[in-house]
Amino acid sequence: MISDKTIGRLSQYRRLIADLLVDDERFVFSHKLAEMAGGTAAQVRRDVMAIGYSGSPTKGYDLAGLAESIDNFLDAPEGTRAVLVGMGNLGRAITAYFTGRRPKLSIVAAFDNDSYRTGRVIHGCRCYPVEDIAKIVGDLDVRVGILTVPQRVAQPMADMLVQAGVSGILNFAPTRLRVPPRVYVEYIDMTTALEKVSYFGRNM
Amino acid sequence: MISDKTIGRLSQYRRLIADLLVDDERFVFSHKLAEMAGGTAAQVRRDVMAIGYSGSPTKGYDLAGLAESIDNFLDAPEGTRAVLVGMGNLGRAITAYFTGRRPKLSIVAAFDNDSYRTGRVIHGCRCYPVEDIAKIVGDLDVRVGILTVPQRVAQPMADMLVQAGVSGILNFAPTRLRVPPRVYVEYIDMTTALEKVSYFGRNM
DNA sequence: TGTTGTGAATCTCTTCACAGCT
DNA sequence: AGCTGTGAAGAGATTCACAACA
Repeated sequence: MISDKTIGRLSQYRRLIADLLVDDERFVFSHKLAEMAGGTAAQVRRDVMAIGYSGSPTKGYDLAGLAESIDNFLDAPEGTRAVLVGMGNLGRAITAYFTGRRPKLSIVAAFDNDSYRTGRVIHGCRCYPVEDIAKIVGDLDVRVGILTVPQRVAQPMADMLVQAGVSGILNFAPTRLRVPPRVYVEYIDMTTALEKVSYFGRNM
Repeated sequence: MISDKTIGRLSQYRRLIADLLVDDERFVFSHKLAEMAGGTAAQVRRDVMAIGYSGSPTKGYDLAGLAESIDNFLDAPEGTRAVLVGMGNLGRAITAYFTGRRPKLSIVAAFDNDSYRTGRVIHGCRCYPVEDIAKIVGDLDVRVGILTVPQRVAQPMADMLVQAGVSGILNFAPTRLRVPPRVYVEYIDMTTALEKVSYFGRNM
């Protein structure tokens, strides 16, 4: 099995590779990629090794080939559909942020329980009442849920998403979610992140 | 020196402790806190040990005392002031999100280079043109910058913040920042986070 | 010469396990 | 009896260092 951290770095590498391709580069050495990503050359080589790709000692890694390998490794061939729950300030901003960012990963619907928001199309994404989660997640074969709700409803909304069949949740609410082991949860805790900056900015 | 991860968990613990205090609890055992935080009891004890607090074998940790110890450890006594650069969708949402969330950590100003946004007060936060960064960061003794700008301007905006004297940056733009070693940078990469969910949702 | 791929060494973080305490 | 505090062991991740290669 491949580690969490390696997956994160691969995701990073492929964006850096896309930048290099825009600049008409063809090859890249591990030390160059490492420098761009803020890591070490050995780390890059390990990560590339993990997906079974290999480069040439003289030229480095072929950019197009490596990009394709990472894509094949990270993306579902048929793409992944996500829904977002909680169309408040943060939910709307994140919907806008992800729209059109990755071809194989799209937000296909949003949910809210405020009738002022439901029934409308916000940033190209239709907003439904939360009661429709089960139906829409089922109909569209949605695999990922994004939670941008207040923390007191994070668990119940997660339960609805899990019940509806998602296999992963990206949770922006500052709460640990209780989910069955088949469901993967990634946490983005902005408050903790800011507190870390505050702390280490002062203590370094 | 205390580790990055421990700081993150301490930030989490103190919110959990606040919840327990609301429920009129007085003490907590390491295994209870661990269960709430999604970790192990040994981990909690190590983290508490790191800040030099200690509990009682019979009652566990005194909630008020532990909360105070964590506060003293994490927070600057005089509080920390932050500014946010980039008042787009995400910047506005994050300004709203942080407003009033932590007493000792507040966003005191925002910046943008779009004249439609500058000069206005958004979510209780005045928005200035980016040219004013140096002056305002200096005048208000701002220590933390939050970057919610498009990636192509993330580095120049980081440079301005560093130049102005911040000691930490919370960067939402998907780019590695080049900063002097005295400046701490924390990255929140939402695209990578979502790609991890997509990957591990499928591969577990 | 300068790179990749990788076993081995190292470093870091987590968990075990138990003495000591109440 | 059941907890905390912590030395020691263990698990994981990173880096070293070098053979193999062009």
